[in-house]
Amino acid sequence: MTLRTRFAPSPTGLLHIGGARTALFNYLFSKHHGGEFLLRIEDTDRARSTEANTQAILDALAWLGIAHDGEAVFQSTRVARHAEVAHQMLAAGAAYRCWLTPDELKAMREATGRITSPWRDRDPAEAPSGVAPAIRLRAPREGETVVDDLVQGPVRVANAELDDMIILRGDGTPTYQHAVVVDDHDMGITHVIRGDDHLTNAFRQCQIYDAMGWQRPAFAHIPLIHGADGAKLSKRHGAVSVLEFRNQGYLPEALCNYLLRLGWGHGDAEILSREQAIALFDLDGVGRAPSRMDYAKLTQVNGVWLRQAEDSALLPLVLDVLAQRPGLALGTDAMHRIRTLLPAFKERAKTVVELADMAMFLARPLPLPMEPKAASLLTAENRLMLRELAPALAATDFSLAALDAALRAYAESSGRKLGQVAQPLRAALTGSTTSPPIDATLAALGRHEVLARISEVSK
RNA sequence: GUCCCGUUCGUCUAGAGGCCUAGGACACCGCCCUUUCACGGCGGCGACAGGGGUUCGAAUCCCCUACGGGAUACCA
Repeated sequence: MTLRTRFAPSPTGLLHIGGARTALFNYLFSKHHGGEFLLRIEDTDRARSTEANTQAILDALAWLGIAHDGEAVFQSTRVARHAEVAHQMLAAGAAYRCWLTPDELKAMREATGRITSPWRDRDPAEAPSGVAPAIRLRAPREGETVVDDLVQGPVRVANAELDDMIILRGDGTPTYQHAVVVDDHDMGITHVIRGDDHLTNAFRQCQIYDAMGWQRPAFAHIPLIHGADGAKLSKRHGAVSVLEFRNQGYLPEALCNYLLRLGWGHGDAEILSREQAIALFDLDGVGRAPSRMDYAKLTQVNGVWLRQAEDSALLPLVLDVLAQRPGLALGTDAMHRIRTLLPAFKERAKTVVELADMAMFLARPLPLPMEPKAASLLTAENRLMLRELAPALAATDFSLAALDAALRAYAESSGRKLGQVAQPLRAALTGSTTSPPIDATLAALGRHEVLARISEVSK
């Protein structure tokens, strides 16, 4: 039998990093074992599900490189099947009709504190008129239900703790628990890997599998991701949506790498490619405690991936970011300069956005905006120095070696340290006190632009 | 309330009774490299939630407490 996992998001919101990690674990687990990874959109909550969210989730998964096998299943197309199974259970005596209205149930709940199936012995024959009955599972009352969880170990609960859950509502629509079981069964899911907020749901779902005589899948409930403050992840924790991370300049490889290491350990390397992840990932490395989101670590991992990235892959990302910034001249000259300096920026930046920040000076029309620290370097004396230096630079062929030699020669002849020459020059050229090495910066800008920038500040 | 799950440096983790003087990574702090910034190198800071057992020996096994999370819906 083919090992098969699934990711089952409900399109009531965007894909957040918790969901992304669940998807990733399902994906890696199935690929590690040579199985399949399926996608099911749980869109039965018609009021809150939107097509835009569905598309956003699909986009986010595609961006992360988590590809599902086969066509995505939309749960809303399967309600007839859910009802069919419920009626099979009814016919087999594994379920029964319940005519209590939601209001009556609420009153009972308030009266008793909890409901332990008091309606068990009610017979459908005494059906009150005007009430559409719900269908409830005839759950076992004695013994216990045990879930052999691949992460949590065996988890057991006394059946007396569980009531007869509703599987089909009065209006004929399935409840979540029921729809999930029917779909997972029909899709041939062998391993259900999901957030541990579903752990207690597993008890109930197992009861449905058992009632239908279906084989239960293996379960693996993974701990949730919490915000940096330890509280459950929510909007107020800043970036939580996957697409938001993309906008903030994170690479999908890095986000996946970080998410993989969050809650999973193997005692070795931190930086893992997709191939390595597939080769190494298994459920025994998944921890049982919730983990906190650490943006600093994510950023560091992203920096590593950025350095490893191909220039050709990075360039369009950087240009996309720059294209959204006003006041830049993104002509062929600027693009050429950016491409030239990209390897140097890559070394320094942690995100694509940072990289774009660094590259911005290459596309700026004169006069350059000056950072305060840079401006303070452009003293009268230093401006004089730059005017003196310009001809020496202009005399070179603007190769790295020649520029370096010219700078060193000038520093020596003028009795300055290299830094005393390079920093004011950097300020004049970039408007900043930090940039790639000065010779590379000079070469990237080119003779004409270098002279223009020097004369601009030494006017 | 009841049930279920969890708890190793600030964070992610290694650790399956002696290899633990508890290892690594990120962050932080020094130093080195250096024309700036980064990268890199070296070093530092820093944890077994608490209490009882079991054992010659416990981060590892058991119990209790505390704290955190989840579930108790005709929500998903």
